[in-house]
Amino acid sequence: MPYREAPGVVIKRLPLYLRTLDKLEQRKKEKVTSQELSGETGFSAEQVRKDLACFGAFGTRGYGYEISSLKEIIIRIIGLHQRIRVFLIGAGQLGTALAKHVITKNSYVSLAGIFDISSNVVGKEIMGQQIRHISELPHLMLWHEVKVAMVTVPSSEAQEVVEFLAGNGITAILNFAPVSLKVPRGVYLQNIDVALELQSLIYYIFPEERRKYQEVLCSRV
Amino acid sequence: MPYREAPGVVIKRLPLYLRTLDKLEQRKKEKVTSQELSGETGFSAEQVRKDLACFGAFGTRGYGYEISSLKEIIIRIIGLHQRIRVFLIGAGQLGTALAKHVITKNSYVSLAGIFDISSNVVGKEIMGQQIRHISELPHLMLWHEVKVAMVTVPSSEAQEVVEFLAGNGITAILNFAPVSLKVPRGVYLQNIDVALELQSLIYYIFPEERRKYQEVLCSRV
DNA sequence: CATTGTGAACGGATTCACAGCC
DNA sequence: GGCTGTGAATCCGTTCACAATG
Repeated sequence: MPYREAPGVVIKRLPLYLRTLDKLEQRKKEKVTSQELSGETGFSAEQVRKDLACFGAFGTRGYGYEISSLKEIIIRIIGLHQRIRVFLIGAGQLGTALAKHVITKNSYVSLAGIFDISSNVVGKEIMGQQIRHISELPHLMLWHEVKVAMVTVPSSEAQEVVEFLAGNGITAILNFAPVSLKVPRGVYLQNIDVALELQSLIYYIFPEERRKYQEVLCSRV
Repeated sequence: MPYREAPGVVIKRLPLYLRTLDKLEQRKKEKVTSQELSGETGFSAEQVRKDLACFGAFGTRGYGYEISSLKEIIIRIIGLHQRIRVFLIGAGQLGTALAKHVITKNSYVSLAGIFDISSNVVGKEIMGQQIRHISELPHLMLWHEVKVAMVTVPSSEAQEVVEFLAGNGITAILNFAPVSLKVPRGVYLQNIDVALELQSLIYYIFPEERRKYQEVLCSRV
């Protein structure tokens, strides 16, 4: 099979396959079919097979996939075989909650440092980690070889913060501030914007009325 | 122009257009071009125009779009003209933080109730709202005509909770528990799964090594 | 003449259908 | 027989190019 860069949509689905395999393994299952993975994830069985086929042929015809080996392969593809260490920037309520929520045994990531700028919180502890002033970040980053950061600072400071992170060698950023940020080439930015998600949900709750309004709009033209 | 159901990807972009228009309006701007919207949002100018064209022709050729009227139209399309009231289910740390984070003056939504099951938190106050026991939800829901809920309960309880919500007339759910949930037809479910987002980010931080591993996998076949 | 609105071209992702294999 | 792997067909979203127009 020829090597081809896997499309982004496939990459976004891999972690869910991994989680599903983890779950099945905990139930002492040893094999799984694309059909079952389909049921657990909501993606179609063909899609499951096509996704996995991006990286090679891991299944056995007439049988399915060996859970433990498929799991190991996905872990390697994503890059989770070395335990990933992330920084949290912004130790407010949201940051604290997310840190506790995300850093669990099955998340394959650990928290390498928590940073803030406010003297109100610097020095306090979260999950056994001292909150440090952001100026300490550069040397800790080199020390721990951290490449990933979650950003939960106020919107007004987010741009400045991501530039600082990028300048210091962070290459992947998960941003929760509700603003559009610019990052230099080579830095991968992903936004999680709860307000936007919530708003787009609203669209679906009044289908009839919305449809009527849209028909009015369109007929005006 | 004929009426056609707008694709989901367009709907997901509308809230960002809205936020951008809000921002421009605060800067006392009165008109905007697709070019400018492109710069602010990161989407291409053609895409901005195509997206808006799903609903009608709102611009003026050679000029651009009137900000205030375009804003009103997008608000109407999404359905944000009636102030949307949402419930928060799960008053743990994450729920509390999200409530404060999301419910801001510009988010077009307000918090209609906070529910939990634990007697440790029921009765306490968040943002001026008493946390209520979940059994009180049905009559408050009818009273306030709430259709939307944010779910921040532990994974183990999430399925039960969404079934309860769906059974009581909630039609849109924003779920933060890291599990795949089943909802009845007619209920719109959106997941925000921070752990999965974080994991898919990891894929992009070691491009060289990953590429090598993928080549090995593919050549094995 | 700047900018919108839109059919046509393109590209990428999903689904289909079935060949290949255990 | 059952399930994977995959080329072909289809669908859908984005980009292109330009006609339309205030």
